[in-house]
Amino acid sequence: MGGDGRPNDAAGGGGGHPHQFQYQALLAAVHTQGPNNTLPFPLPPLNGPGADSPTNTAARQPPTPRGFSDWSASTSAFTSLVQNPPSSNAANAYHYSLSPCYAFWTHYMLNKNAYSYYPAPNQEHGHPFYHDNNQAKDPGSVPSFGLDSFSTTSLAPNMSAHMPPMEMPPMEGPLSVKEPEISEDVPARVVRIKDEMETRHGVELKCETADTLPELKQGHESCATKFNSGEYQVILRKELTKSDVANVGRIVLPKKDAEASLPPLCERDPLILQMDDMVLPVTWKFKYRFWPNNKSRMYILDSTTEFVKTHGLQAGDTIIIYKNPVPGKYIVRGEKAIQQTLNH
DNA sequence: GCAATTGCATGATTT
DNA sequence: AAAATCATGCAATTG
Repeated sequence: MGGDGRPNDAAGGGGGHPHQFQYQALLAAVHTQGPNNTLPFPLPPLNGPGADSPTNTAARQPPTPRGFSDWSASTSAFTSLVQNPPSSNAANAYHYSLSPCYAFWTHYMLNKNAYSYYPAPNQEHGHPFYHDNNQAKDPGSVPSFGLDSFSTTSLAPNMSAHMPPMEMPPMEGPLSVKEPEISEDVPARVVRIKDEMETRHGVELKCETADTLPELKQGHESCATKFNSGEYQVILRKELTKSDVANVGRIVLPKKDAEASLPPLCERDPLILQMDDMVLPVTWKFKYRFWPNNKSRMYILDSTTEFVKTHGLQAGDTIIIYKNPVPGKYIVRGEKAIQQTLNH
C-alpha cells in the first residue's frame, strides 16, 4: 500500500463496511439529541469543571486556532467515555463504540471556543486519538481514530522539511485569509445542508456564500466559516469529479487556488500537508504535488482515498480547505452535495 | 507477476 | 479562435 494507508483495518471499515456508516453514525449521534437537546452521554459544562480537568492544566489562554489537533489537550476526558472496547469484531468495535465519542467530540469541538481554558500550544500534537504507528512512510495515512484504547501516544509531527515550525502563538481574532475564488453558482443545496448542520449544532457556524458576500463578486473574498469567535476562511473549494473520488486517491486541485493559497511547490518533491478534519478527530496528511501539463502544471492532492471514503464523498460533493492559523496546517472538510437523511 | 502508485498525454471544456 | 485549465485514461514505475 502506498499513500493511502489506513488508520488501521478496523477504522477502515474492514470487511467492506462502507465508510459512510461511520460518518453517518457520528452525525446521527450528534443529531439525535433528545428532546431537551441532550446528548446520550455527558458533556463537560461550559466554563465549568471541564476547565479544571486535571489533564487540562494549561494556563488560561486565548482561544487557540481551530483545527482538530488544536483540541488535543482536551481529549483525555473523552477517553473515559470509551470504555467499551468491545468485541471480537474490530470493525464493529470501531464503528459502534466510537460513534458516541465522535458525537461528543464534535459537539465539544463546535463549542470549544466557549470554554474558558484551552490547551497549551505545546500540547498540540499530543493527540490521544493517534497511534504511534501511523506510518511515517505513509503521508496519506489517517492517524488512528483511537482504537487501542485511545492511547495517548502522540502523533509525531512528521512534517516535511518544508514545513515551518509548529509552535506558534495562539490565534487572536479572526483570520484574514481570502478565498481565491468561488464560482458564482455555488450550489444552493450545499449551503442549505451546511446551514442545517450548523444550526443543528446550535453554534454560530456559517458559510457566507456568493449570495451574501458582495465582495465575492470582486474576486478573491468570500467564504468565512465562523466557530463562535474563530473565523476560518476557505482557501480552496472544489466539487469533486469521478476521478477525484475514484480509488486512485488523488484529487486534482484548481491551479489558481493551489498556487494562491497552498505552499509553493518549487521542486517536484511533494509536500506533506496536514489537514485537520473539520468534523472528525483526524488529521489527514495529504501529499501535495504537481506535474507538468503542457505549458502549465496540474496540482494534485494525493493520498486522499481514506478521506474520501470516510466522508463517503462522491462525484458532485465538495472538498473545502480552510486556512488553519497554524502555519503549514489546514483544515479540510468534505461536504456532501446531496442532503442525507440523518434520522429515520 | 501482480497490484498499487506515479507520471504523463490527450482530449474536452472553459476562459 | 486561441490559450488555459482540467478530467481522465493509460503507460511506467515501484513494492
